[in-house]
Amino acid sequence: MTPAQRDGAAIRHTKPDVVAAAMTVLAENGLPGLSMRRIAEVLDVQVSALYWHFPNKQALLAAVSARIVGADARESATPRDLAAIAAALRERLLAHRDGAEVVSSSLALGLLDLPARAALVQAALAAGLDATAAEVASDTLVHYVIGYTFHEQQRMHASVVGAADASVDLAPARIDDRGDTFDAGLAMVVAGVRSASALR
Amino acid sequence: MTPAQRDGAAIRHTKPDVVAAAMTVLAENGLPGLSMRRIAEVLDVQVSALYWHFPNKQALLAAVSARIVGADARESATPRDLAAIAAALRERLLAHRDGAEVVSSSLALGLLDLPARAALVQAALAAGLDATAAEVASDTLVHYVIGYTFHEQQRMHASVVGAADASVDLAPARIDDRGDTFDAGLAMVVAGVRSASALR
DNA sequence: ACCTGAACACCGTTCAAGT
DNA sequence: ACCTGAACACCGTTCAAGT
Repeated sequence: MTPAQRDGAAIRHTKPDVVAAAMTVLAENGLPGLSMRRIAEVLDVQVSALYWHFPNKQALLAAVSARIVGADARESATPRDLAAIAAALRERLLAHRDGAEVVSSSLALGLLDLPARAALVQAALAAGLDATAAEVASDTLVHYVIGYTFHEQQRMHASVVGAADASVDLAPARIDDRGDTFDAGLAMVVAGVRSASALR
Repeated sequence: MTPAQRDGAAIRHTKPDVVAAAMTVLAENGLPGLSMRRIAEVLDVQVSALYWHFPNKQALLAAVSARIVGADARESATPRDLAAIAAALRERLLAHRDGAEVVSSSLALGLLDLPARAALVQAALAAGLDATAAEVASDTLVHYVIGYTFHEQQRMHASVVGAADASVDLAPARIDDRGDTFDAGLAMVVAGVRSASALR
């Protein structure tokens, strides 16, 4: 078999191929198991080959993050959409193992543009906030969603690993947690955002 | 020199010694540089010696986190304290390099009890929320503070490293950010929490 | 009770060289 | 344009053994 073929398929890869391989490894091993070596293994390639496609691991993670949060489908946003946009972001994060942590780090490093943030700004403006307040409101909502989901996903991981002491857990297990707690907290934040427009 | 002495000081260490050494390494090298080997180096000890004091790195990090968030000094909390408790938590996180990230991970793993959370619950109860709502409100506030501060500290790190693209940054730099943005967002969340008691 | 020394099984990144 | 092969400088954790 020549170096250009294998099983009838080309073995030269593209950037999207590398991202796809990374998402496979993430799904199977979680963020702690997402190593350059494992990604290379999935592609049947040497680790160093990955560095032709991406300058470093963080850049690859940023591309993975972009796939997780997706492209913005929303055309226009109204004040009523604030909670829905936030909830949709949470769904996207929950749809991928350790999604919140991956996205959180890319975001914090300034390597990721979050479509949901733009939509939230639009909704906040439509709610009557001024430009500055709308940005603050959006960041507040984004922080809430990512912080909550991060914590939620780490708990999943911890409960798989073993006995993390639930008694010191941030969100007590006695509230049955199918998103009720998330929604309740979100409602509080949204109410606060709305009150910022009422004050103006 | 005997193995029990050096420079006139004992070289056998205690748990608090290890935590102190870890905090030194954290201050000098940040979380990415906080390795067991570097901690051992500070104590002039083999890495394996650390595993007599702590079962693993996460447990050591939890002890570091507990030192960062401190003990609860507050006797009683009133509704007016909500913002102050949150702001005090942020100050503690900001006082240590990568403080928010360290605390965030310990918290998510259920290895850390957060005194500020208990104080927030008390303040929320005093504001008239029921028990469930008070816990949700506290978690919401904690998530906001940690999420915001995490992002803020990662930005510090990124700006030291080099040119993270500021144009895609979550909180735009055009708002001059000496805590104004934090306070504005916090005010929104607190307003939302208060509205939860008004509705009840 | 506290530590040494050595090993195991990993990491991210670089770089000359190949095709 | 895309990849190999080998190396460098690290990791966390374990474990028999020492004092």
